[in-house]
Amino acid sequence: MFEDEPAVDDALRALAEPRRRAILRLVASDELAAGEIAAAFDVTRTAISQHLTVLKDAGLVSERRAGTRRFYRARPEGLAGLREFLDSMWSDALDVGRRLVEAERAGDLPEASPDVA
Amino acid sequence: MFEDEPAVDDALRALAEPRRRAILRLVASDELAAGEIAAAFDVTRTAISQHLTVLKDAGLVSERRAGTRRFYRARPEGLAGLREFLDSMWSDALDVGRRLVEAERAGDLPEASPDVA
DNA sequence: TGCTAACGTTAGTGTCAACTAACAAAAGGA
DNA sequence: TCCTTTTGTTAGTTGACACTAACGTTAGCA
Repeated sequence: MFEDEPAVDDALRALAEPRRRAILRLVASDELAAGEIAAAFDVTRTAISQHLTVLKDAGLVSERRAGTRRFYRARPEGLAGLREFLDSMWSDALDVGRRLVEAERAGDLPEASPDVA
Repeated sequence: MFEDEPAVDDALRALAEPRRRAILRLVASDELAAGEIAAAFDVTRTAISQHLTVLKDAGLVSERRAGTRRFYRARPEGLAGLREFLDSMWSDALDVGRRLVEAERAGDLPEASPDVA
C-alpha cells in the first residue's frame, strides 16, 4: 500500500549511517582498497568491511578484485533511484504549495479534510 | 573531517524508516491532521505521533495548529539539503567515471570487472 | 464546572544493527 | 612448503529505536 522499491529502501538505510556516507565520499573521488578505506577511520577493519558489504548490497559501490585486494568505487547508478524518489516527493510538495496559494487567494482555507486512502 | 551538516543527517535518518516515508508521501499531496494520518496505518496513534515528531524535528514537515487538532504538511525546503547532498555525491561519482574512460582510452585498465551483487 | 475529543508525553519492552575479537580464506614471495 | 599480506566471516555484546499502554494537556461545548 505504501511501500517503495527495495532499492530505495536499501539505499536510504545504507546512507542513514554517517560512517557509510563518509566511506562513500571517500570512494566517490577515488577508487580505494578496503585497507586504505579502513585506515581513514578509527574503527576496526571488520567494521569497515561490514559497511562495505552493506554499501555493495545497496548498489552504492562496485567491487573490483585484484589479487588479494579489493577495490571499491562509488556507483552513480546507485544514487539514481534515490534522486527519483526525492524528486517525486519534491514536486508533490511543491504542488501542495501552489495549491495553497490558490486557496488562499480564493479566501477558502478553513481546514483541509480530504479523505485518506 | 568527514561529517556533514546535521540537517542532512537528521533528514536521512528520518527517511530511513519506511513508515515515515509513507507518512511523508501522505502529507506531500495533502495537509492532514494527526488522527487522519494515524487512521491510515495499523499502528497506534502514539507511534504515528512519535514519527511526526521525528519528521518535524528533521524539518521535513510543518505543523499547523487549529483548536485541538494539528495539521501536518510536507516541507519542500526540508528536502533541499538532501538534494544538494545527493547531487554533490552524484557529480563526484560521475567525475570518477569520466576519469576511468580516459584511462581506458589510454589502454591502462587491465582488469575492470565491476560486478554489482 | 464537568465532560469529551484530539494530541502529545513518558515508561517500559523487544528487536535490530554497529561494533570488537577471534577465526578462516586466498594470493604471492622466500 | 612456510610465512606474510589483505580481506571476509562468525559469535557475542551493547546501544539505538520502533512500538504499546497509561497518563497528561489543551480546546471546545453544555
